[in-house]
Amino acid sequence: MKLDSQEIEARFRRHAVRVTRQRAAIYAALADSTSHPTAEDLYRTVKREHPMMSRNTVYYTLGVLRQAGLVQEVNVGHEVARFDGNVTVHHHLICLGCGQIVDVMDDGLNHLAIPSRQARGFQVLGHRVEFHGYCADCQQAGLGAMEPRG
Amino acid sequence: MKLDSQEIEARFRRHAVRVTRQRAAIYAALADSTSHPTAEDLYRTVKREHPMMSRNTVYYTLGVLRQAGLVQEVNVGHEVARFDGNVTVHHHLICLGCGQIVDVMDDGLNHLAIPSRQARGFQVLGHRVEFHGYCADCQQAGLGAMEPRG
DNA sequence: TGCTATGTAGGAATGATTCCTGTCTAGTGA
DNA sequence: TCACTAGACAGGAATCATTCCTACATAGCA
Repeated sequence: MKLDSQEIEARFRRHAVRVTRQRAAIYAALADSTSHPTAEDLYRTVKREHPMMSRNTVYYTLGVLRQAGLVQEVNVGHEVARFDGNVTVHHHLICLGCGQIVDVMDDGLNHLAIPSRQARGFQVLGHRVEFHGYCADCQQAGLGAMEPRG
Repeated sequence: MKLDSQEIEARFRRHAVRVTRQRAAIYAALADSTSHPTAEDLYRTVKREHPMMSRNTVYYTLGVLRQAGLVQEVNVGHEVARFDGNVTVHHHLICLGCGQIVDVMDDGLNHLAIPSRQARGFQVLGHRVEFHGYCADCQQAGLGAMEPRG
């Protein structure tokens, strides 16, 4: 979703995040994207308007935003880290073919529990569900048409 | 669980994995461990009995075993990869304090579905659930006693 | 406007993982 | 038992996302 700079500034202040042009640009790029971009993706996008932008600043800023709760990190397998401007509780659907990640919002999935006998004194704070499969395009391309799980 | 070399050999053959001493040692170390060791952990363990063992061989072997379906890779956040000799469908409970990973087996968790309107033509093959929280020890150490989620 | 804590840029460092290459060996057929 | 060969192993180099270091710049406050 396109955010104007006023809204971005307001969110930063609400989360006690110091406002700078670089941060606003990085956050805007992330909020604007429906995919789940990597730090490198964001770096390339932001560099177009801020040629001096350093890769380092992108990593540092993502760290700050994540700690402030404005950004979520999504890790799939051992791939590079991806980021998500959607910080509401949600889950992910991941294509094993092309790697795309789709957000899944479902209240039912938000209320899973561990059988207490297995909880072993853990204080459970949250959970996330990751669905794996093949997207429509990858199925058409012949991937994933085989039997579910080898 | 302790596996004898006969059982290991049998499993390898069943999965068309060539039997070598190194592989058997790596697989035995993994099956013997209740934690979810990293490649480095396994390397150090196995090196005690096989001083010539190369780190490379551990990675290569874990790749082979994973492809054969004898081993599962568990990734938590952006930490180093961990491995699991338990290849039945199961889920994980992760301590945010000490990083320990506990297996969770529950049939209910094995039957989650995405609301079809969100599935967008995906062919879903499986899913995994990751619970996050603090283990009993970390709670006692003062971690995690605060409110769930900031 | 000036001060100072904090942010930024750029380059170096780190470290898990992968790649490369020469040597070795498990498994097979004779 | 022996020789052959595809595949496995060891060791070192390479990769590459991420983090660390440091000097300079600037947001936000007084």
